[in-house]
Amino acid sequence: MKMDVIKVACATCNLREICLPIGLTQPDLEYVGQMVELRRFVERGEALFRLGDEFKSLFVVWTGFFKTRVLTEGGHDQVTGFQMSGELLGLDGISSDRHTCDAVAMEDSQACQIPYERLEGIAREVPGLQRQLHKLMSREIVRDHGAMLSLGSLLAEARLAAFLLDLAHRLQARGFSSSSLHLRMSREEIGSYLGITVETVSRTFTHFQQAGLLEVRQRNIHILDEPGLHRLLE
Amino acid sequence: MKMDVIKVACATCNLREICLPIGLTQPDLEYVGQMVELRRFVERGEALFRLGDEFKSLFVVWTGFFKTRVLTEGGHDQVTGFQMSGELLGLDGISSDRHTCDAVAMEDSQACQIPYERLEGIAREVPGLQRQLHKLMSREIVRDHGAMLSLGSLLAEARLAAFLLDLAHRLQARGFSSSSLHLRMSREEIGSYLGITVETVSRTFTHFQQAGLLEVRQRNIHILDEPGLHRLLE
DNA sequence: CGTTTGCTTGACAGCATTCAACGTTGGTGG
DNA sequence: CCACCAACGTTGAATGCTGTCAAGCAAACG
Repeated sequence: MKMDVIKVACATCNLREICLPIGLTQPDLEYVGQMVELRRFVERGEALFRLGDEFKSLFVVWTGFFKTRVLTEGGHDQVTGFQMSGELLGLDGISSDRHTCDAVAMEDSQACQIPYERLEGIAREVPGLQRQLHKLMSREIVRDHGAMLSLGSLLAEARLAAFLLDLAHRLQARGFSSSSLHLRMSREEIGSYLGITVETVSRTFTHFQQAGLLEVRQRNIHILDEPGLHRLLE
Repeated sequence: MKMDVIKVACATCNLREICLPIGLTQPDLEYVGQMVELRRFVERGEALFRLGDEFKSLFVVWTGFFKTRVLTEGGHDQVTGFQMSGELLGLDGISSDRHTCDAVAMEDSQACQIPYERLEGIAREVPGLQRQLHKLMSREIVRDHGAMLSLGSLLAEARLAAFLLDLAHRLQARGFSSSSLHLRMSREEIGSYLGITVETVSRTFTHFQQAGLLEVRQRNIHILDEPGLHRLLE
């Protein structure tokens, strides 16, 4: 495993408006920078942490793309999320001091490593950071509730539509086009996340294309009719 | 809506070993008690908070039983969890200052109301409380991942088995029998939580009974073969 | 005691899975 | 450069789990 490290300063990071320190004053930003121990390089396919690993740090995606997955006793597994720049990884570990899922890089990536005990200390000194940490944990909970709703009460078409709209929305927040997106994950990973099989994912993409909602070329998706996708959620 | 209030002291509460202040020293316990503003009575069927309500406080179930549910734009809804004594409600509201789900009492209940800003302040002064708050938020995330796994990759029988085992486990942690449980929720609510219909819930209960795994008398469930239920998860 | 609500059971239809075959892409080595 | 291979993706046919619709029963309530 490749594991170079470099020094990090939140105050000059181009993610500071989307990341943990969002909304902090300049002096606080300077101070809070010390929470980041290092920035880890993770090659495609490598894990940032694995189920059962001791929990010591949270991570923020700096560049690249990750997925998290959980495992059943019976050998089933399921993708529980995809994380892009500025998003937090590792919150699952706080509850039991061990990670309860794998976090795997889907392309060569970099993540800021934030020792949890250090973060706790700084959060006690900087209320704005404490608030933002809680907001991000809460957002994760809200996101998971949305996923549960999707898994529990939507048909395959609606799940995929909701997935694509969510992805487009998050990419847009990062300055990318919201209508043209490149999927970093395979059909199998999409299916795992949505609780459907690869075949159904593939068929549904074909349906969407035939209905004029999308243009699909391998992993490049062009959204032609966003309102049409939205209507599928009703 | 009935809304009596009474004064609360964590230091003498019989839930202190299961609730937010778990693990605190006696002096900390005394101090932390001030985080609780009041204890709210909520009648069966009433909501502690609703989707869209302004977020001001977290709640801890003191007596009784709650469910949370989210709503889609299209009118679907889904139960996202059942909460019993010592469990936290309202974490969803932190991220956007508004609640994103309903919390409804399933029987006459009482919940300690903890103003979030006050909690933030005390958590900065008492590291043990800060740690425990984070642990509870993390536990909620892990719980939700488990629910996603269940919804996404298990058959109806396995979902119901996992649900019953989880319930039995939590009741055991509160000093109740782990083999004999009284369900506070309807078949419909179970189905909503598990992403299956009432009819399937009912049929599955019948199957379990015929297989000698359970004895079912209305909402009273007697678990006859716990290992057998566990095997369904493989 | 009648009404309402919740629960169970049956028959049938449908969406998604499973199993299988085939096409495409990208990397490797001859 | 091309053959080959492995991984990924698409499509088809058949099976099956679960949903839907409908009826009947039990329990709770006023």
